[in-house]
Amino acid sequence: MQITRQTEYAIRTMLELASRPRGEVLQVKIISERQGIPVEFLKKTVQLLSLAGLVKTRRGVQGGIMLAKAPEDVNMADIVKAIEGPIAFNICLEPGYICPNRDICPVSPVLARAQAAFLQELKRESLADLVKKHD
Amino acid sequence: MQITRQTEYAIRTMLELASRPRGEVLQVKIISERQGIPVEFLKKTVQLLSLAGLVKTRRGVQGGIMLAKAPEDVNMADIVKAIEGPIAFNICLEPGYICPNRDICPVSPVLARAQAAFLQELKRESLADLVKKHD
DNA sequence: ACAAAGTGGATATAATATATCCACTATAGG
DNA sequence: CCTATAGTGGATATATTATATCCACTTTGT
Ligand code: SF4
Ligand code: SF4
Repeated sequence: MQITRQTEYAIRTMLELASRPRGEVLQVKIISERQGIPVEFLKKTVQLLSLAGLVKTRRGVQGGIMLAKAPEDVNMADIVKAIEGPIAFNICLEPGYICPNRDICPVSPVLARAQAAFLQELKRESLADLVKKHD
Repeated sequence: MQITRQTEYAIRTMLELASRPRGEVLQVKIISERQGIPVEFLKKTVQLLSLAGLVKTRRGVQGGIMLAKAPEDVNMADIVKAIEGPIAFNICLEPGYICPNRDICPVSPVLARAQAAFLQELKRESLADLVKKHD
């Protein structure tokens, strides 16, 4: 019932990027130092963000990463999902899982609603909102 | 980012109890059979429910467990908390944990709000509500 | 006395989260 | 072209947590 450490790393990374002039490239190593995140682990994390289309990367000398979208167009739910995959507060809410008592089970819908409420709160917060608060 | 299996066991156990005439004692073994839950594991789960004051237990012959309160007075959040302890969607929301950047961190409040939204949805659903839907 | 049923501690097993290692590929710049 | 740099990707290690089992004990109705 907790976001993973990696998810927070991802959020802080996105914040770090968003606090910079648009289009600026930042090296993963620099982010790891500034945020106190193990660099090798952060690399993996960035790959997930990249796969989700939240950051663009550039290899080689002068490389690094940058936001793929404007901070206004990225919300917290996007980032959490990028790292944790589809959110499912219970096994039966995972895509593809079929529970035999699904039809008669009163628990599943309640969890689904609670989960929706959670996600909606995250969706309401854009990266830009967060950066603003930070200042 | 998921409730544990044990938490669902607890919820289903409470539902099982609530679907009975008030005050009736049910044996853990029976519940485990009817719900397909490993009995030894369910015993531990019941102890947590008991500790949280959600069920009353009686030992020995003709013993078993029963609801400690009316189904109307128990909500889903109560049960989840009974098993998982205080809910904290991130480490900094755990009671007692102090994060050095807490004061300037814009992430923490967002997660706190999302968590509150989640809990509120669970609070809105009483055990009685769920049993009703089941029928 | 005896069997039933919850209590509690110890342990085993599996799954997941976190972290590290290292070989590889792409790229800017000399 | 060479080289240092920086992301890519696979394999592995370690720690933590979730799930499950074992068993000795206590309580209690008959
Ligand atoms: S029993 Fe209900 S809550 Fe549990 S997995 Fe099946 S549908 Fe979901
Ligand atoms: S950095 Fe922010 S979100 Fe992360 S633990 Fe500290 S307060 Fe919480």
